[in-house]
Amino acid sequence: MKNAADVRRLANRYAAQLQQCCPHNPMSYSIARTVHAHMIASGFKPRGYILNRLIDVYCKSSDIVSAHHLFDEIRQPDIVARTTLIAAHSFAGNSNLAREIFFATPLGIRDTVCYNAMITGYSHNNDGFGAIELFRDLLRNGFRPDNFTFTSVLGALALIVEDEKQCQQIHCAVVKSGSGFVTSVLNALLSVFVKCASSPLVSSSSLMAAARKLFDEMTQRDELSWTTMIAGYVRNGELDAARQFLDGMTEKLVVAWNAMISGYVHHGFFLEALEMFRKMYLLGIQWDEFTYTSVLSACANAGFFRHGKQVHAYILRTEARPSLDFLLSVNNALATLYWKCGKVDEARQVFNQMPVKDLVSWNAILSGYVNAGRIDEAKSFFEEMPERNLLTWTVMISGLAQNGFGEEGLKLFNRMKSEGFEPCDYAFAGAIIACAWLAALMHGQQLHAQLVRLGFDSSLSAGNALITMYAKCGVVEAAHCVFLTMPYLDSVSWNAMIAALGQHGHGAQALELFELMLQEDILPDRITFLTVLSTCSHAGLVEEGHRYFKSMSGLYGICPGEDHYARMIDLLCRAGKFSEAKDMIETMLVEPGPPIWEALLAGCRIHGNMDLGIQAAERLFELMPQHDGTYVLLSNMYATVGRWDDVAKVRKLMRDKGVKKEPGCSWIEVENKVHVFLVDDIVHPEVQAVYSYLEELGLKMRKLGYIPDTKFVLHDMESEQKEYVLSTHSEKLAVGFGLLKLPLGATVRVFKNLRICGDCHNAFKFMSKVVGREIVVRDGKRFHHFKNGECSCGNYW
DNA sequence: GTAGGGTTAG
Repeated sequence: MKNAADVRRLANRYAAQLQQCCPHNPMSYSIARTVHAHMIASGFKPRGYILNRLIDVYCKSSDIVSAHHLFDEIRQPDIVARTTLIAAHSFAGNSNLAREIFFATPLGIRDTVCYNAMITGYSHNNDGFGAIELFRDLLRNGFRPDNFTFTSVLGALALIVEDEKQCQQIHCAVVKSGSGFVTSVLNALLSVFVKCASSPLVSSSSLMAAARKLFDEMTQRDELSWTTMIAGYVRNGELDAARQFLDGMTEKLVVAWNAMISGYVHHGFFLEALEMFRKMYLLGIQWDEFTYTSVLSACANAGFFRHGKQVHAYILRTEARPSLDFLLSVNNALATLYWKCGKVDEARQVFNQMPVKDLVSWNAILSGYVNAGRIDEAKSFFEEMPERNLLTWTVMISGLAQNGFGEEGLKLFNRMKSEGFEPCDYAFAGAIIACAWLAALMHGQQLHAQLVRLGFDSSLSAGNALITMYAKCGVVEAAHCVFLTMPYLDSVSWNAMIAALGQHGHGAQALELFELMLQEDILPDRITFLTVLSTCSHAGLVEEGHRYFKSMSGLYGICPGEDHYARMIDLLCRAGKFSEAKDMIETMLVEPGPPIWEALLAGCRIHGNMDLGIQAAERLFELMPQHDGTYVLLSNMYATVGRWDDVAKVRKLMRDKGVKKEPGCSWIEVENKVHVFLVDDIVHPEVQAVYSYLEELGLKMRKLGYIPDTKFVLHDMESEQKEYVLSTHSEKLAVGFGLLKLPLGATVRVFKNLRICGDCHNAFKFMSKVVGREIVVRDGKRFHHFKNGECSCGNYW
């Protein structure tokens, strides 16, 4: 046991040590941790100044969790401890926690400072009206507002101000309050003008001019005044004006440079951002953590991996390392750099070494796993997360949806709601894409209805997802309807709509839409060209394909990637132009990989070009020996010409290498329920009725001239047996079920995981004529609309 | 003044 003198001596020592902690001391956080650990070990109970100091250092080092923990241990925290934590939570965006502490504080011990902290909290949470309400409460209770109060109230007003008139009224009120000469208050007033200028409803140039006038009239300007102006120009997209402002400054302020760099990054001028970063070095302006985070972000978004890595190396070398090393923002930017450049494991390493992590850090790693398609790791990481926000959920939902886990995606969407998160439009987009994968049209329609009810119907992300969903569910008209009614369109919307038309066999309309996109001055990107080339290929438009392919690099400066070449090879081979295709493979600038050989092989199969097909298959066996598609295509090719020995060889090769063919299955939605059929299905409860219905239908079809085409049966067997095998294909069963169960005359929409079989394709043409109904089949590649004996693909698929 | 999301093709 220690006596009172010992305790006093200890207290003095701790107080002195904690006094060394200040914002400029990079060791503050580790000093505080060490001192704290010592207190615990010696049984010392911190109180008063020492306690508040500890809380303060933890807060300033972004370790609010430790700060809050300490706070909870105090029986009656004083107003300083309360205010520190309110401010920290406010700053970190945890306005709920800030409010909890504030409203638990008795009126008797409140002061202006704690009101100020809470008003800022509301502002940080984008709740301008809440902030103003609290300001009224402060006045009602007789507290005197100070300059800090005015500053934070102005911050809140900046969120809700609507037009120039209101800005001028606020200006008058500031002058009347007597604080019209205080720099910090005027800076806040500047930001009211500047933020209002970025509202789409006002004339930004006029408000920026008013801001400029205010700035020119200020007798004293500080870093923030300059930065606010530069940031204002940046926000309003006037990058050149911002740059002029910056270049006109005599003093070289880091903050101002940072604002400019972040503006460049935000508007996608990554090279300019890097250039400024270099220039700072030459001018001797010290980089700070904001410079680093912005530049790392530029590298991440532009994919400048090597530059980013150099910056990381520099951070590790520099004398500033101890402080930068544990800075949350820098580490988050680093983790983001790595995952966006496809290096999840490196991102994870950064994450593991971070002394303090926040939701941003966790979300970054989650995005990394999702983006890399490492869904299992993403799932377990998601479950490990100490807390989640809206973003976490949307990343995980769309990650599942994108990677083919549609059902799990939808389940997670529901779980998100049950855990109290109101889905935003991005979350809806994820769930809608899940429906697209599942071809769950009714579910997708229900989500669409909810979207309209919640007022998200003008959302770009949700709209784009809806276009895709309707297109993938086979209702291209509905997709078009969404496209036409969206208030804003971006290149993604155009790409999605062009792709939808192309997949459904409306090649001419797809290209028309593409031309319209160009007329509207929307710049096509690499995805647009992928879509356009696919469309040309589906529609057999060789000339057009060539022309668009040339214009891609010639007119739009987009360097064709392997996937673009693959589309061209596809286009040429389908049209039977094998020598042109070979020429292209030999002269292209990228090394031909799997997509190229797959396109070649598929084309060879259609035209029975055995020699070239075998060459392509051999390359594919080398490059991806475990891929089932190659074996299937090759054995298909042999089967078509009756080389059953070779078919057997391929099958044996497949067995020896342990490659399994993905089983074919088809599904159809009837009365909001998805019914799945496998080949020769015996599992579905009503399959017997389907078999007899199909048999009956078969007789009528034969009368119109349908003959089962047995060359699509890959095994060598008696022809009667072959006909039986054909009649049990999963797509036939699903279509038969649809014809039996759906209301008379309704379009039958069936989905298949693999490509449609040639005999089924032929059979559905006859079927559509016999029953006088439209049959739509989505296979692994595209859509087929069978109507009155014809298919929209023109038998070219 | 700084860091993290979604939609398109295959």
